[in-house]
Amino acid sequence: MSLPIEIRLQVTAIVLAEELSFTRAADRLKITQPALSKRIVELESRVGFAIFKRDHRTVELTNAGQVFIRGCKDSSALLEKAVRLASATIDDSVQ
Amino acid sequence: MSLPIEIRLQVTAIVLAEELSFTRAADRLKITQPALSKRIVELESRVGFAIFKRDHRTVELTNAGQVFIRGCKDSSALLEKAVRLASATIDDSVQ
DNA sequence: TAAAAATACTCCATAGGTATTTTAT
DNA sequence: ATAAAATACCTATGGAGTATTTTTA
Repeated sequence: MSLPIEIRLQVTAIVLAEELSFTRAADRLKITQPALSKRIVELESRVGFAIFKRDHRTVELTNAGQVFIRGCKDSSALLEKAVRLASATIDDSVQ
Repeated sequence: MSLPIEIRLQVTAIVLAEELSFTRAADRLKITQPALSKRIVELESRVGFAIFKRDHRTVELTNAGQVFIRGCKDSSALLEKAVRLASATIDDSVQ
């Protein structure tokens, strides 16, 4: 149950991986660019490796970043599925 | 990418599901019992169903709760695995 | 010099703590 | 009366915003 990688940060990384631009990703996330920047710094420090490679002109995923992003998506899909299944569960003991 | 169920809340529910006592679970999580109580209320309101059934004497998982907890564990295990795999990834583009 | 990310700072929302109440046995 | 969870209220931390700086193309 080790390191907690908040959903907020996972979603941030997923969107940035799609946009490959801090400015556009921040727009989509409805936060400011500095806030997004800080989220990514925080996330990378949590996981302990670089997820994005940026050089003031371009943003791209590192190899580790690609593996991580895929994991985030899979993990989140699994949870969504469980919540849907749970919602549909007939529950004699509800409330 | 719908509803964000924070890891903090997932971990809380997992521990409470193991302890079946707010007092003991709060201890293990190193938070106070009222804080734990509020986390569970928040989590249940997020997912939209009761995860625990409590009656001042006992705490137990609802059926939906069991499905949900399993999903949390599976989802978290998947993410952990991805992080480990990503960490081990040889990355020419690191830093 | 322009375009994009990073940094500095300030502020506020919310997560958590303390104290208390409620509830059932 | 006791034991455990819920509620009320208050506080403080950290996440987000504005302004600015840095970087390189």
